[in-house]
Amino acid sequence: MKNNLKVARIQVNLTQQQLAKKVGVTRQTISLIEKGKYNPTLKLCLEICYAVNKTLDEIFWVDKGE
Amino acid sequence: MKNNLKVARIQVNLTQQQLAKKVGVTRQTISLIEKGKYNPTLKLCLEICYAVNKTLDEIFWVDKGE
DNA sequence: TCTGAATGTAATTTATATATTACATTTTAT
DNA sequence: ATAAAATGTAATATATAAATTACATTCAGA
Repeated sequence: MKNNLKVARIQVNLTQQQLAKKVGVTRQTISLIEKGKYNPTLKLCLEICYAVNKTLDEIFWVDKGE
Repeated sequence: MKNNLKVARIQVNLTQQQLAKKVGVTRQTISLIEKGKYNPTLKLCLEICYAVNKTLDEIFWVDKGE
């Protein structure tokens, strides 16, 4: 479950803590998502995208098989 | 939680049943997602995208506020 | 028509995303 | 160097995605 969240988050200058607050989850959830150890829900993915100004494809898309 | 799954599924000529089998969930789960009454996980979203040959943005993106 | 396939949906159960608390490690600035 | 901030991660609890079973409704073809 790899993704580009960490880079995008840093681009908009947010700590995990700040992003977590913005999207309404805990810091741990953000940390685990960045580490690829979580399978977040669509709603959370969307809220994260809004917070870092990216689309789903830009942050969460992974090609089949990879 | 609106999305474009129903249209995309029909474009590739799959019934809910067939799509469900392809992505490894039950027909009910597909039905509820199409109806916008579910908040699927990212992994399932991705598998659905692979099955209907679309990207996350094409099927599941919704603009902030809408 | 009518018959079966496709779909909508409800109740209950099970699996897992997320919260909470807590502590350790790593970074960063002083 | 050191202290604080940021991050990684574990254990347990809670909320909810998804399964299961079941039945009703819609729709296309014979």
